[in-house]
Amino acid sequence: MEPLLERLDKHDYGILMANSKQLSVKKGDFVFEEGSSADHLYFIQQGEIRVFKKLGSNKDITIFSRNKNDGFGEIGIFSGNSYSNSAQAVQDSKLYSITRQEIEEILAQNGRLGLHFTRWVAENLEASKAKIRDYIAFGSEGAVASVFVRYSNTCGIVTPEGIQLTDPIMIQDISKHIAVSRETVSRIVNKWKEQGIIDNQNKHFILKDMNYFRRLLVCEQCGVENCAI
Amino acid sequence: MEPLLERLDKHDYGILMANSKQLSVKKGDFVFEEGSSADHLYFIQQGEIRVFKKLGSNKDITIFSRNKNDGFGEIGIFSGNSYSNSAQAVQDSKLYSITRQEIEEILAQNGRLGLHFTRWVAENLEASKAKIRDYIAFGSEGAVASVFVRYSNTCGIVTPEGIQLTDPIMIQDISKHIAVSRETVSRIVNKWKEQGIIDNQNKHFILKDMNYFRRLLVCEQCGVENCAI
DNA sequence: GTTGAATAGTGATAAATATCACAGAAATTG
DNA sequence: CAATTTCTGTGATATTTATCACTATTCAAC
Repeated sequence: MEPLLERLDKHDYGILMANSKQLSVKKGDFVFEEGSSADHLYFIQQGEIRVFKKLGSNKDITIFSRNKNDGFGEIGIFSGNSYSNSAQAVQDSKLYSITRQEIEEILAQNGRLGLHFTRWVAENLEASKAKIRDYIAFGSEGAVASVFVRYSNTCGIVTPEGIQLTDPIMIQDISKHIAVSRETVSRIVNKWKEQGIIDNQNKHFILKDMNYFRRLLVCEQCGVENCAI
Repeated sequence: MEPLLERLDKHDYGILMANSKQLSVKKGDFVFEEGSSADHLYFIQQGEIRVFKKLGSNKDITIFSRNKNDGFGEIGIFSGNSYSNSAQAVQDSKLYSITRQEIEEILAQNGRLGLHFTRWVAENLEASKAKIRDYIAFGSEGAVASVFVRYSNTCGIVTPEGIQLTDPIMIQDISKHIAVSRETVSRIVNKWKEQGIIDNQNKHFILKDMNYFRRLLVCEQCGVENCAI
């Protein structure tokens, strides 16, 4: 899925930036927390932000993680008065923020820009629904496969041995995307390693048999175009 | 969640309708099917449409069902080139359709209308993410409770005995919303009946103890404002 | 490099849920 | 209203997944 800011032409990009303030956050800092008033939409100039929902008792699920040139805060800004999830910096990040009032005024004035926003949110909606399908229809293995496929679409590069994932991935991260226990994810991943479907050096994964995943998830019969993490 | 068309003022509503064509569908008819080219966005004048995703082997999950004055087809129109799900009439329905090109032109011209669309999609995205949370965090019981809460928000009326759901609901319907087996849903619902938490006469349910559901789903600590089916 | 903190792997067990195979109720249809 | 068809309930069983308790490995900081 294309990051929000990369969809825009210079003019529209300029309008957004002209009305935004820059801020920096350190790794681990919260940009906003669940329940707080939804006042700003954010853009990522540099870094990575994880948006997640708490589940009580030290657990949480990842709603999505967003990277350079993407935005976040749309759940909140466009869907109610308060954020229903929390946003935390995965790495030191540079952000721009724009107030709810300003972005609403800009979008009301500029339909073309608004259409990009509608598409951006709609693609995320499609991805969210597809994630439910994968998890529900094909059990934990399907869920883990789904995460790998989504990573391959966002940070995969083709190599002779297979799709190399450029971002470091921990078993725990996968677990939080799909709320399958860490132990179960670990067992599934190791089984696939033995079968030669994937390989890894610690956090660096290579997907050696994408067809295995596509068959498992019956991708041919699935029209989803936005299968992103 | 407010149906799309009810958010619009007369002027904007008029623009949409002036560019739409009316069509009627019979109960059971498909409006579009998964994989087909995403050419139209639809509005419901009368009736009910279920949007669902096939899971192979006669199974499917409900993505959402939409009623009078709402729209559907946004996953497809705004998120890619083909529909990634199917839409089927639950009852005989009267619809309006507008082509992709026309709605895009209208939204590009009319930012205020576009902002309503962005909000509409964003609210659905929030609801989708919240559904994942309920299902994942609180098991099958949480999932079923979540469906009842969502129904109560869309078709519940307050009575002395509790929240009466005006739409008829089958165990099977619940099962398809959350992809928990029909038998498991049946067992959960019957347990709650014994405990006096809900009651029903066939398809007509009354939620006698909403607090039970709210506690189960820890609603107080959840900022989601769009908990709709 | 050593050390302490994160992260991952693994066996045993418990819990949740699906599946299967029917019987019984309710709804629909001619 | 009789006959189908659709929907629901229920026991038995199998499967999946979580949880617990612990060891091993990797990472990060001094």
